[in-house]
Amino acid sequence: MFLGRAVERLSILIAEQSKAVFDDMGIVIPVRSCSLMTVLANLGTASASDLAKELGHSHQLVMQKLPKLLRLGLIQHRNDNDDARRRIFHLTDEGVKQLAKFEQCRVLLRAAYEQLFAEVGDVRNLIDRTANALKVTPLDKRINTGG
Amino acid sequence: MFLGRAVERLSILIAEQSKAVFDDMGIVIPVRSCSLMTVLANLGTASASDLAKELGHSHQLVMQKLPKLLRLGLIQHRNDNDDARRRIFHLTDEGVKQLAKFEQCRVLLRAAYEQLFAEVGDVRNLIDRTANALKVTPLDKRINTGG
DNA sequence: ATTGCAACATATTGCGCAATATGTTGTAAG
DNA sequence: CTTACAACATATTGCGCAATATGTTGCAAT
Repeated sequence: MFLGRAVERLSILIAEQSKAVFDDMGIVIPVRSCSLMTVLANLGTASASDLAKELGHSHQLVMQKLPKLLRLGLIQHRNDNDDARRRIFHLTDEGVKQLAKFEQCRVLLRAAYEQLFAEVGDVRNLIDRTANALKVTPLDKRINTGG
Repeated sequence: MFLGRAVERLSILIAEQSKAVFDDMGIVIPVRSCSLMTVLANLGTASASDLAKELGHSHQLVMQKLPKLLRLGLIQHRNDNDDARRRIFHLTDEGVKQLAKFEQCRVLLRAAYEQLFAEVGDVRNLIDRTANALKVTPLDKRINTGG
């Protein structure tokens, strides 16, 4: 219980502070859509499903992010001539510029996190190991078997 | 960036697994409303603002949780005769029963977390220290000053 | 050619945190 | 007594993750 709360608070804190950094640097990409933008840049053109596969998310989750990116003028789409089901997305010039800014920002953030980890410990690593441990042995099993 | 993702994933994972444990034990209290229920039990009767103060949250956030608890029959409310602004909430019998179940569950969960911490390390402590470090020196300052 | 299935896209709903605006009531200052 | 402010409650909106249902299109098997 209490671990959940603490983790959630930290998650919100990081999201807030990341947003503040983005604002300072003039980055309009939604914080939680950066990986989507990066993946799209690497793929060049991609459908929602392509992006979902690459990100390891559901295509629905990707679909929910796209309208905002379209509205921000960061991406565009066109229909696929070969496959009427697919809508092909790609970055706009503005999207490319924004992504370049983000890449600069990422370098700075990485350094900031290194500094943070040096200060308090390697949270990143411990969180990953915790998540893995919980995937291997979920809470309900930890309760039933008693250990 | 990547820390944020990892923390968020862990947060969702814990919420899911907590929900599963609750389901198994027949607890219908929403996972994120347990502290509210506990606080209300301790106070006996309380307004939304009382609860918010006690929880350290905004009263709006508390207000958003109350309708669901009412719908689940876990709490009731009545008007305050002395102060027409206030709506006084209290647990129902069902709410008391559910909270008792939750308290049993909490003991089990605590043990499960102790086991988890023994396995991977004291995540709880490290997360708290990380959050505190970020409150003292936010990400933007860590970027600007360079350390 | 039709039928059935898979892939893809979209819409809807629910949960949860957060911010903002509005309205109501109580109380204290003038 | 009226006016102004504080406390409280409510409503609305936005963001984000998740689950589910519904269409649509493509393709392969019959």
